[in-house]
Amino acid sequence: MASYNDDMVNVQRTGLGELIRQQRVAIPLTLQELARLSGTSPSHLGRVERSERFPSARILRKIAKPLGFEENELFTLAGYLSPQPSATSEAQPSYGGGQLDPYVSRVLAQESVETQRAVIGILSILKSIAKSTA
Amino acid sequence: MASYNDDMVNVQRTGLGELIRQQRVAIPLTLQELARLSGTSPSHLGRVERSERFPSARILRKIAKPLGFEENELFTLAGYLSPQPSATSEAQPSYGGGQLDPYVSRVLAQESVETQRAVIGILSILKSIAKSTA
DNA sequence: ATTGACTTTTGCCATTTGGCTAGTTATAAT
DNA sequence: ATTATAACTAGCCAAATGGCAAAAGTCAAT
Repeated sequence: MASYNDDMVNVQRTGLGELIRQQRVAIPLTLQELARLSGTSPSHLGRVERSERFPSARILRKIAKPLGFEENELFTLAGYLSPQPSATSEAQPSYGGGQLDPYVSRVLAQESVETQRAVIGILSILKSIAKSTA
Repeated sequence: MASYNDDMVNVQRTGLGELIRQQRVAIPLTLQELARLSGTSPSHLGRVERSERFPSARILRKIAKPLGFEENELFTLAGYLSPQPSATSEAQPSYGGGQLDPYVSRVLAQESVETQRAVIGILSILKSIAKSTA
């Protein structure tokens, strides 16, 4: 039978599980909480997170909201949907110099603006420390 | 195990297979032609069309284009995707909570992705500390 | 150290999916 | 009518999904 890397884009093989786990612990949720929220089982979700099992569309759909994902996002990451045709393509304005990692963007966006600013404040402090000890 | 009518919207039960067949014959294509075009098997497609089997997301994705469907359409019809919120249109933002402050976004975007991720990693640590000392 | 309460992982198994290979049923053409 | 030929269907089986229950880890508090 066709394994998932079959002909799908397979972002997952290189990290869908990890992404899901990151998101879950970042929220934070335990496996059973997520399982309960999504109407699935913790054991399966655990295996999904460490990439022992590949989640079906049904499972992805169920865990999307509790994790704060857009269904589309997960489907695309899983290779079930081809990369958003044109819309969504490059998320936000895509700011200046580099680009902002979508995952990072999403996580941060859930914080209050004060927290967001505090975060980059801390970052700049760390950078100045790093610089002075160089 | 959860059968597909589980908690999915299940348009299919009342006709996804039929719809696919209608579309296929309308084109017109034979089962084997469609199978070849989509890299699947005729027998399976046949069963899908007469609703003996329910197509996985992988199969839906493969047959979408040959049938002239948008992937989204089929996924929605199959109940894999919830009815298009308003038209995929709203696309981007997505983030549940709030919005990403433009200034924050701009500053962070200048950093490497590793740094970006490290930053939110630190944030999550701080949050868990805050939570535990609450 | 040990108990106790959680969280995650493993073992096991029922259910499904989907492909291959034969059958069966149309559709023509002689 | 009788073969051909093409389309569909059915039998079978390997692989994978996902849930339940029990076994490991974790970690705080005693």
